[in-house]
Amino acid sequence: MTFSALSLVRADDVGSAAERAYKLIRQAILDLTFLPGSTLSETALVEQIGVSRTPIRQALQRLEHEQLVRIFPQRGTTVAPLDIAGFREALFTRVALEVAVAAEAARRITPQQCEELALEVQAQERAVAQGDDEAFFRLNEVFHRRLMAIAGVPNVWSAVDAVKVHLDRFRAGHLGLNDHYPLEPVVEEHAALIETLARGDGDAAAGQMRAHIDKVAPRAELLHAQRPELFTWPAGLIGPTRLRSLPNR
Amino acid sequence: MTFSALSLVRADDVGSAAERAYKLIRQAILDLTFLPGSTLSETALVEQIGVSRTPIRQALQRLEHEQLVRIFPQRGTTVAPLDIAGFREALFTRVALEVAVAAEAARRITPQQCEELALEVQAQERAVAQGDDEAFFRLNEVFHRRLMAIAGVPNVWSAVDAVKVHLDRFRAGHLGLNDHYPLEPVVEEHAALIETLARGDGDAAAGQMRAHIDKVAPRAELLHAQRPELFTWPAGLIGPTRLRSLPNR
DNA sequence: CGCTTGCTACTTGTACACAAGTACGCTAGG
DNA sequence: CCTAGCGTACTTGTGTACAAGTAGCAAGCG
Repeated sequence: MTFSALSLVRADDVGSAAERAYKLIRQAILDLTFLPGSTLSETALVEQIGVSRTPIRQALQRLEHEQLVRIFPQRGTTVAPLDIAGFREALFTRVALEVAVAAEAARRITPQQCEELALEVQAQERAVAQGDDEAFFRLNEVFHRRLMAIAGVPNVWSAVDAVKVHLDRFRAGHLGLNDHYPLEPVVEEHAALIETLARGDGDAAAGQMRAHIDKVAPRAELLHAQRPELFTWPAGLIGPTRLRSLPNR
Repeated sequence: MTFSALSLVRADDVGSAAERAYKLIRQAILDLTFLPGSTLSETALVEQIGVSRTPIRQALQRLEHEQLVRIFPQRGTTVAPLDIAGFREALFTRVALEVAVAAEAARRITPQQCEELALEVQAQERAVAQGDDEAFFRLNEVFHRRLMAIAGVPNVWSAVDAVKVHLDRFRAGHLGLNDHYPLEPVVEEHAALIETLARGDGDAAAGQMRAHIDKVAPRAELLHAQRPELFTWPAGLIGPTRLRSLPNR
């Protein structure tokens, strides 16, 4: 009876109630089940997820620190609208980190690790050939995480993950449109990167990684042109501006 | 009667109770008032800060996401010990971001912005000349933040701030020792960086910034050698390993 | 003497009641 | 018809009682 609006959940009952609520709400925001700009009612989430307000509130506070929701005390909580400037800064951050990782990985990588990466790219090819985009994005994430492990800085992923959410929402926004993003070049770039890493050419690997990730840059303006309603607060709903009265008057 | 152990607080009564609790506990962890490895009792914090458990818990959860504390359900909460690997990864992250910012700032900076930066460096010189280290570190932070604003990515600072805490605790650990870190070279490097930025030489600015920040790298092993007790859980106290029974038996 | 077992005093996790403050609609008056 | 003012029904913030689980100790058994 619960989870009515939040479907397709894997392992509903692991972790604390707060952890479950966090993952459910976060996923719903990421795949645009909860539309940017819409209001999130704590009491409604209580009924949907089936826990009390305390873990719901923990989840919302955590999401606010990720800038996925905005909490207006005594007024309401909304899903943060998409933001082009935020996208650009998130992309800048991710590029800077992944480029540095690629350069360092080129210095440290071993032949055995090269073979392991090649196997992963083969798995990516299969996923793309089967049209399983979701599987590819999971494998893509594994690939980039492994690069960080090879570079000796596995926990840098958490910094990437913190900004990646602001890129992923743009990808989800494109999903409903019919401009399918071709994934074959992405896999090819992975393969090319591995060869450069194997040669130990850090500068070239850094350049390739930069071009590889920067490819998603045009998505921001593209989505803004096609679905501008995702970038603003709906009229009449709560937002950052005070609608009626000024305080203390 | 409150704030007994947490002194030197500026503006105790701004923001929500949760925000106050967060800043107080965080500062105490950063300046090693709360020693790494020690246990944090929620009820004790309630008495020290003067709010109920709810905002205290909000603060602790937030600190756990920053990896400054570790929460062991039904066992206790501890201040995270210092960690050399964590220091290295935090430094890697900060260098990657600041280097990218320096390169971008070199492309975008205007002559007027150069003059503003020069004025800030003069303020840094005065602080160092007066031996006011605390003021210098505040100005240093302002300087690096302004560079990000010039590069057009002001919010990248939040990513830097997320990892900077793990560098700052090492600085605080050195504070009690008598190996005073000379600050004059830091100011000189700032001045040299401005000139390179004014020339628009992005590659050189990136290199200077890398050298500038990487200077703190030796601190990790140095502090580990001098104060190893900050890097482990005190014997007998709660820690990540189960001391007695295995669960479900 | 060594081991098991139960008790006790803690810990964090959750639910709920209440407090403080805001937005919106109704109503009365001009 | 328009506007000012108030009241109601929401919102989030906080305090607190209780639930679930753990560590340590002490008593009792083999």
